[in-house]
Amino acid sequence: MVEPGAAAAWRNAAAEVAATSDENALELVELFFFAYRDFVGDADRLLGNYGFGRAHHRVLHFVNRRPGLTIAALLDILRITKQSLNRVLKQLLEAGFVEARAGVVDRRQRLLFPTPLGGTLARDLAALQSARFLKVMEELPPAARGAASEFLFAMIDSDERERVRAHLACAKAAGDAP
Amino acid sequence: MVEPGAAAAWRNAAAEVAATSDENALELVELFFFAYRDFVGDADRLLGNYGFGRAHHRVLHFVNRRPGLTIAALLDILRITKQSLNRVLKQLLEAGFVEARAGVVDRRQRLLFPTPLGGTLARDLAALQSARFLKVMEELPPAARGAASEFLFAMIDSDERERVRAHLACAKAAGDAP
DNA sequence: AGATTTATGTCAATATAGTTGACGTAAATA
DNA sequence: TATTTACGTCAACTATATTGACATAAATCT
Repeated sequence: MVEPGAAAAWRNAAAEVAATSDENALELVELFFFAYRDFVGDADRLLGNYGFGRAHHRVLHFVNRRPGLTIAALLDILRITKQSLNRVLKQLLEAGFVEARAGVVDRRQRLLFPTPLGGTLARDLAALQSARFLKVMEELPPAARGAASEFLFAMIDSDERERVRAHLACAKAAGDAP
Repeated sequence: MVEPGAAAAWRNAAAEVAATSDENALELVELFFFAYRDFVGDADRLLGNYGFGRAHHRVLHFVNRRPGLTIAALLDILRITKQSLNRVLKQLLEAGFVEARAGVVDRRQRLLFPTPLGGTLARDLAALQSARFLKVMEELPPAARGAASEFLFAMIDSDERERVRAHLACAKAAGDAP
């Protein structure tokens, strides 16, 4: 039980709360809060340089990850109203970080693409957040690494998982080509 | 590779993104976003019944988990300004969900406690969010359960982990007594 | 061809949650 | 006594979201 070193110490603390009791579930609730709090903080400084906020970040991120995304698909991902999306999207379009082209099969749709400028910012932001995950994966014992992503996937509403999985597959395919 | 069943399918998908490459870190970023999006959604309906929002939830949660919390400690946890805290805290005080007592050792401090009413709501809200974790833990292979909390802990800023660990220990102690 | 639905844009009002800045007060401390 | 600390408060502002109503062009149905 008494291992030396801070890393071992917090690992003990973490393992201690892993059991499936109510009390320990509560501790996971708090860990999730703190983890997300720090996670989203990473990108904020960089965004401030461009006069953008987190809402712009989310839009830019998903447009960059899934070029050709429609408005409807983006609304579905973000779970906000079109009026709310429109404000930040308009700013991203006007500032030249995102561009919209009429859909080829359905010309009512506006397909969203990152501009080179937008792609660069999206990658810079993504690098910040990826860095946290890469560091975490290094810190974690190899056996726990797959578990982390299984855990996150299981945290998603069960009726949403298929959609998320499709999104990830689509983003991966988009990332392979260019 | 070809296992039957949806559970096996998404487990494969999750395991696939677990490697420590940049591309896969990006997928973890998105999984984290989706997981948190669904996680915070759970409590919103219940909060609406009381005319409260997420800000109230966070305050009530931490006051309930750590009775006798000072304003300064709460500000440190939430990372917001005192003006922003004051608005929601005042509402919780006036509505009788939280009460403040002058500190005994330092009478400038206001120690925050949940009222019976506040404690009940806090537990109802916590039950909703705990339920998600308990369900996830059931879905996950036992070996992955400890890994989930290790992962969340590792996602916290390293210079914040000691504080969070102290907070968890304190909350646990507070939860044991009553 | 005409009617309807769909995808999207937009105007307006409002709510919630946060910010910065300035100032006040009571209690602890040097 | 002077200063610092813990907290409260007024004001103006920003960011992000909401609901509701209405507009338009393109696709689709009958």
